[in-house]
Amino acid sequence: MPLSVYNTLTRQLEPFLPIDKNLVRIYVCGPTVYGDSHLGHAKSYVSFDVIVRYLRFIGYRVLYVQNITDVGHLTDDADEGEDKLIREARANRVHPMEIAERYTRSYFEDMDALGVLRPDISPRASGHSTEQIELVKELLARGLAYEANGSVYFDVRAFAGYGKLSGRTLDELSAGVRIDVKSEKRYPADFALWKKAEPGHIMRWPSPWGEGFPGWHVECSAMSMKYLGQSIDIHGGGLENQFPHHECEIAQSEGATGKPFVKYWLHNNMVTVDGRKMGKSLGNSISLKEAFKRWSAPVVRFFVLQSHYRSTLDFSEDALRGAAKGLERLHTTIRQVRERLGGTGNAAGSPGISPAAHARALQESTGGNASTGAQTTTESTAGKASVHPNGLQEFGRAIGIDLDAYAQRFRTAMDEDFNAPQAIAALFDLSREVNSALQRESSVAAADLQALDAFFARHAGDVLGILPEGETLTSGDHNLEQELMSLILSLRAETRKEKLWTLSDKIRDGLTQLGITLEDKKEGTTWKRAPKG
RNA sequence: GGCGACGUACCCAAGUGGCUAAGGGGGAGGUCUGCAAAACCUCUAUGCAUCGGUUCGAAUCCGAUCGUCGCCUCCA
Repeated sequence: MPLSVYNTLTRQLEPFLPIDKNLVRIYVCGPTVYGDSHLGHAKSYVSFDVIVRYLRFIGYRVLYVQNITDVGHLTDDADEGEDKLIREARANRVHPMEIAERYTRSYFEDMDALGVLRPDISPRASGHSTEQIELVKELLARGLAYEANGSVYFDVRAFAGYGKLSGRTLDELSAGVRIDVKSEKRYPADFALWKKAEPGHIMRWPSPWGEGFPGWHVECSAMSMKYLGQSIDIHGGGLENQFPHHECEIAQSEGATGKPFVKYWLHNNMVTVDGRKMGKSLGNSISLKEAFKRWSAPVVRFFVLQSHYRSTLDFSEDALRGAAKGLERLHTTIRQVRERLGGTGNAAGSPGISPAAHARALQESTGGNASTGAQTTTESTAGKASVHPNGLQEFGRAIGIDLDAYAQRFRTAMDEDFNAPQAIAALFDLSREVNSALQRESSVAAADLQALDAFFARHAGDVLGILPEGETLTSGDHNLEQELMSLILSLRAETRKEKLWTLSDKIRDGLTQLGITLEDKKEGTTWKRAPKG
């Protein structure tokens, strides 16, 4: 079953066929780095992370570009508007680029914690003024823009396709636009490509029209075309960017090249708090750094993936707590498989986020749909797993469980516009079957365990990025902590042997206080760190 | 005002024409266990905002009503 994606441009689900058979060019609007990232950023970038991971999983080579907006945007519509970064810089009495740098690092820090793979290229808007100026010049040369008093505006009436993404007409737009008495614009819906820098404006670049700075939308057009070419496969971003940002990008790009800018427009929905959009200006935004104090980053990631990227996701304490429990349930199964596999606790190699795991040979499919490149087996996929002729891995059966049926279910879900919630549901069902089987079977063939481990490594790990990681230390790891724990556990085992329940319970309660959970099982006692949330 | 979404159990959330309405959390009962935890088993929406309509058949399509939200201004 081929991959289908919901294209905002056509408002329907379409088969995904990239321009180049095996290569997917994707551009996602990045953050404006004037503040810490919040849960909304997590939803957006985790969503696109999984989209990119899945495209790689089914065999595509993916080139992923995501900008860093460090030039800032105007806070207001008109000329009096003050650059966000500059306002922030003035408040803190530092250079705007210092602010931008600080929050750029903060952004990547948060994204790394969330297991979001770094984009292949993260271009800064401030470093691409030349490209942006060139684009503006081209638009002027083509008669789609005009200069007014040191600024340049896009003439929307000269571009026939304006409004095709957001479904608006110029009449509707001009009706909604505020009347600006002092406007230099010829038409209310025209938008700035280049703005003249007023005295005191710190971020400025020389241009053919005098000193100034790029307009609101040019950066994405310029950088997308520079690194991915004039026509790309996917352009992603938050729903709120559909208009005007993306609409303007189309106008600028297609106006300048005469070619289609983007084949598939993908938009993720918003995070809400108590049913309302989370936003800085609304004063209800929750920064990721705050959130991570309360819930671990993997829990936040998992929470995001439990709803579809095109649905709103309502944030609440209860919902996060539920997600934490659910993720723990999945992790318990995976850890159990690993422990049975050899007690290393890390049988899948570097779990979760391993870019190396994505290195795989590209191979043409016979059916003309390029979604079936061959994949190299990672170390974790030894054992029973093998590579299927069509390129997707086979897992066979393990302890009576039809892993291929689960793999199929997982892929069917993801093939339908990246339905991660359904894919996760399949993992939960598998998890129950595995728990059940492991409980039943005291000895399981290593090959079966390896197949299970490989299955989780590929699907929960490579695609969804929700495998348990090093920080969740368990009885499998070796270090001083481990040594001490085994000492405590052996002492406690003696108290239990002597039926000194009060004492053994005291030990367990004490460890609970320290954030360590004990589990007394038939085979012995295991321990783990209690998860956050 | 214009444009566009959404309303599924106590909570989160899939499903968009056809088997018994996914999955997670919570709750109830049970198995295991010294107890607890984890795990497993059973139960927890004759109904998908409401009312009409189309259809052999609708949570899913159409219309109306009520409610919530988003975009139209920087915003993931």
